[in-house]
Amino acid sequence: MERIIFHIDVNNAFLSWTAIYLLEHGYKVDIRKIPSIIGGDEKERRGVVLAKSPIAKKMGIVTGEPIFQARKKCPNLQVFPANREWYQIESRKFKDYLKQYSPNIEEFSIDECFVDMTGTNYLYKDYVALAHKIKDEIKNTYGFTVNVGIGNNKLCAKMASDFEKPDKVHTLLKDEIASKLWPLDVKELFMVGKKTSEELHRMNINTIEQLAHTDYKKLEKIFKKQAEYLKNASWGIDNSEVNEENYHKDNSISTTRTLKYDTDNTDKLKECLLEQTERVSRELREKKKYASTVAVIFKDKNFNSYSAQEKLDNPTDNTKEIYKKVINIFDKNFKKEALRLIGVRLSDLNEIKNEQISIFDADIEEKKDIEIEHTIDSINKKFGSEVIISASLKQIAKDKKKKQ
DNA sequence: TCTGGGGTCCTAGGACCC
DNA sequence: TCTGGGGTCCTAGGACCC
Repeated sequence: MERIIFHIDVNNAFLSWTAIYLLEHGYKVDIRKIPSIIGGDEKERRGVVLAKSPIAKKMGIVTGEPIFQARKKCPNLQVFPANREWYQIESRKFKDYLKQYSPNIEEFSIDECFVDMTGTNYLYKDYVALAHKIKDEIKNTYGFTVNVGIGNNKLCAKMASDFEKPDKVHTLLKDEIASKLWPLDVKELFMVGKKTSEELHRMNINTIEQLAHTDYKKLEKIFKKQAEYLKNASWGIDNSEVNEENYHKDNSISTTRTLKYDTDNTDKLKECLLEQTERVSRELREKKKYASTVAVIFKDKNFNSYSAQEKLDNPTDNTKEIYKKVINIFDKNFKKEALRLIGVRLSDLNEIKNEQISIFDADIEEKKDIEIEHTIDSINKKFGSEVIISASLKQIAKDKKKKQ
């Protein structure tokens, strides 16, 4: 049976959601109708564009560019901060609403969903009419607009929702590949970014149609395994399933921080790593997972990134064990040049702790640690505090310093 | 006041084993 | 004295997404 997949994408999600928030709190202007952006905090050196209004877009402002650059393009630009808690609330509303139309929904990001409508045709004979109904209901109920893309697979649905914005329904069905997909530049194809499109252009492959008709061997020579994706995608082929499990895979948990000032002060950096380790290991415990690999992420003042990772002897969710490893990796790999950013990543996450040393064999100290940690977790949960860090952890950083 | 943060997946190359 | 190969595990780095 031919599948029918919807891809639903909130238009300028962060900006729309902030506009709604502001209107609900007495702000007189709808920021969707003026040159505006949602941006990071420039004083904290996180000044990039996260979302833009249609007028800002017309002025050439793009997501991800520095705000100072955006201001040059548009001197009367209004900048608003992100409100992620609010975005989560809006996201939840929108996704819960969609559940009435199909049980099979895959969250793709905070503002995008795939919905598998296959087999619902006894209810909804006309999918385009249904898509319009969904789009309009969301607009009327929640006050923000969406694009709905309809395809016979996820790739085509996703490409279709991207066609013309905002507040539109588009189809990209099997018999429309040649007319709607092929004329586009290869860089429009999902998963074809800057590097790949540059390489394709060098090969004089400019449109998706040209890509579709390029000899596979020629593609494979340059793109290896990616060639298979490129070939299939150019013909609108994608056999992946809509699956709610796809979104929350939990393959890794990470956090990074751009520092207020570049610094090579190891005490300061280790202090930051301690907070970050606390955060990621708490998230790990919340998800009832155990990590086997720990990484430290560095970015120096010239924006050169590097990272180092190591396996743990046993999977753990214990902050102290993880922090010991973090410090160990840091000491071995820090290049002693001022850093702009530092971070911690946990990966190789397992459901079950491989208990080579059972809790009964663990020494008294270790048992105490685990008890303390659970207590701290429950206090933090109760009071929403993020600052309780056991003194024994701070000691790790100090001990290490003494040894040097 | 110049350039975020959180993810996934893939690849190349080294170490090690038989 | 011509320098095997397959397999596995691990790490660093990069491409891409929102």
